[in-house]
Amino acid sequence: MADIRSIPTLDDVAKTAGVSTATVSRCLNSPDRVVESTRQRVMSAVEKLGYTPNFGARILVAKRTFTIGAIIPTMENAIFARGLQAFQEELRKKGYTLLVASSAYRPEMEEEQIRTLVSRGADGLLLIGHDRDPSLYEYLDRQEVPVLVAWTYAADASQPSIGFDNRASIRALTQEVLNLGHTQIAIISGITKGNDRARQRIEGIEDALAANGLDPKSMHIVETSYDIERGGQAFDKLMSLEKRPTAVMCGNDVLAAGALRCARERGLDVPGDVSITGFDDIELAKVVIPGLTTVHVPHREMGRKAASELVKMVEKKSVGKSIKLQTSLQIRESLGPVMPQGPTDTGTGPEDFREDS
Amino acid sequence: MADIRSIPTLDDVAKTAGVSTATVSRCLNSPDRVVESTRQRVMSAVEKLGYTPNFGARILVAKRTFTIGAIIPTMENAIFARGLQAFQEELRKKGYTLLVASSAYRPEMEEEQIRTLVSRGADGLLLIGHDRDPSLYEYLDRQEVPVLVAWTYAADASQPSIGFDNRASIRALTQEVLNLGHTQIAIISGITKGNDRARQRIEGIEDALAANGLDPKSMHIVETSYDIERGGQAFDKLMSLEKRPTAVMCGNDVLAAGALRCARERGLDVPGDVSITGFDDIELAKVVIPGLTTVHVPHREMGRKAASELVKMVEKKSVGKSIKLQTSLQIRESLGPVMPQGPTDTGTGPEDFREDS
DNA sequence: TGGTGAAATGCAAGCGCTTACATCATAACT
DNA sequence: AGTTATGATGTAAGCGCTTGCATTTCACCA
Repeated sequence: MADIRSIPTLDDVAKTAGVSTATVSRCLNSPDRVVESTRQRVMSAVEKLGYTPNFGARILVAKRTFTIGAIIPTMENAIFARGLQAFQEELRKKGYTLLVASSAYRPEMEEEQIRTLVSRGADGLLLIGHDRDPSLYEYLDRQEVPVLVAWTYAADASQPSIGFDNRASIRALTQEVLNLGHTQIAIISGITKGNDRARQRIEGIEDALAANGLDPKSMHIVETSYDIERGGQAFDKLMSLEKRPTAVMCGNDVLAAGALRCARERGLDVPGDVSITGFDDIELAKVVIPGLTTVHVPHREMGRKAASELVKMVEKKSVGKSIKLQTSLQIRESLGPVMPQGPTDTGTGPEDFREDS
Repeated sequence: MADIRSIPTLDDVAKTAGVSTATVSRCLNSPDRVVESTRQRVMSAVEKLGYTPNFGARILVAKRTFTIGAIIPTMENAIFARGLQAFQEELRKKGYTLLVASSAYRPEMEEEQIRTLVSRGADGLLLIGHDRDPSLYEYLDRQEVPVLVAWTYAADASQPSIGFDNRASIRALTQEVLNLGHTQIAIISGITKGNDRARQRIEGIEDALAANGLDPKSMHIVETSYDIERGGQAFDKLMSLEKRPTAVMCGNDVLAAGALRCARERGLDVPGDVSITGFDDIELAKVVIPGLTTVHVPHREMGRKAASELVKMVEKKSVGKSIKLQTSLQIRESLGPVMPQGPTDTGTGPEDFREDS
């Protein structure tokens, strides 16, 4: 009996209970394979010693860690935080724990994080978006780590994904904007490099324009990082153009909130002078004045379903199917009809200018 | 040479490089103990085979997982998300990975999560607030898992903590409110059970009242969960009182944002009819109209410093010192002087009534 | 050229657990 | 009562890695 205070092992429990280690192990892992009386003896020994199985030893044998890794761009954006929260809750229900890392939207950083989580023994990985060096997928494949891509949906991609159709969603919103008479539309987009969602959102807007006989290339696009301040700056830039857009569609709600604030600072009425739209429908969209017209995305549902699908993949109950979620338009006050007498000048041929800042 | 595609082990690398496993291990862990030529041979074998050390085996021996656990109430509140983000970034720099769980503000859930993370081999734990069953601390002590408490500062507590003085911070804010002539103050607090921060914030307000010769017990306190909707409902309740408060101080910015929205819906002018304050200074506080007067908390700094202190503790370079951070008042438009002709009636003796819903 | 010490490498013993297989006890048959 | 199934428990072989100690190598010196 080692009385020197130290972490007890299976062996200690076995000794105090007067059984073999195998029996203790069975008590813990498949209690029905052990008879009631011994089980009680063992359990009270466990209790008495305050025994907790050694994780390393367990996974060394089990070849599983019951740990799932998630790498998201940042927890600071409410959409990821919320999705991750739901993801974690669902994981917990299934007996898994969440390992988290963030990439700050930087591909090299993400790659490093992927390798770290894999070497940490993650049984499966949740990644955001498809855009990624193919060699990374090969690596993951070799390591036999299942991957689920979230926040986007692409049935034809090599990896299973769960999410929504970014392109179609914003196209629907754009149609709404166009129906209100807007023809001068500008975009404040997130950085598109390594971000398929951002690109798809731009494409969706272009789709709508084309479908309505407008030149998709006529839009002014400002690319900036997802940040309230940056959104404001981008908006300011757009409003300083000679030909002001009558509607500014933003890549997400955070950018839109920045735009809204800037509009207010410039004394511009929204939607009187200019309409503003967002994407995501986070809390911010409801709190802001005027309320933000945006695309509602079921983040919680996505997190939850991502967890169950990924766990299924890890447990080989699924080879990974792609799941498409529905989005819906959330029309609020920030979108209104175009005002003919607005500050917009009447130029008909907006320049073909795309800025990649 | 096992050509059957499977995850390579140290042994495989040793064989292909023609050395012993010990040498390979040394190449990976202390490269300077191996001569250049063999190291190259080994490294190219590692490369060729795509070898990644087995996590379980490594930690079984090392008795360390280089993993830190954090249990926070929820990632949905931006303050935790932001702090956690900084925490994770700093951890990564030091070679640690973050294991995350959330308790949804529920003590039993938190306890379960603590045990889970410990059994998952977390080398150290970040917990929010001190309020916790002492047996849990004993357990952690027995398991030899260092714990750092965050989001609060208490030099005299049994556990080291990093954070700010909730009580003094809000007391300063309250003084500001009192200076503007308010005497009828109400509080919308978070649930205080198991939440020392929430309690301290109430106490801080009471301190200020007492210091200014007002009866601390005169305040109407509504307790509700941290949620925009709930904040609105609580505010609504307060505004329906016969003796309306002229200032409503909220436990955090989320509650305050709800209050603000409700005020708007009721057609109440803020701060003309009623002043509203928050706590945390999250993004929301800047975006809302009118801008929210609140207490600025350095969440990122807290996350960062928590990470370095906790790592020090894990590496036994510190026994855990408490760190106090400074907060500052962030005065914005939602706080204004009390208007004598406001809707507040002139009753002088507010009822001694405290509600714990 | 033989001797020496330091540096490089190999050997092998675990780390704490799970599990296939062997053994033993018990209850249920003929 | 003797023989079997059947279930409960024990034995011991790893899982893949690190590391103390033993052995080998080699540069350097007398």
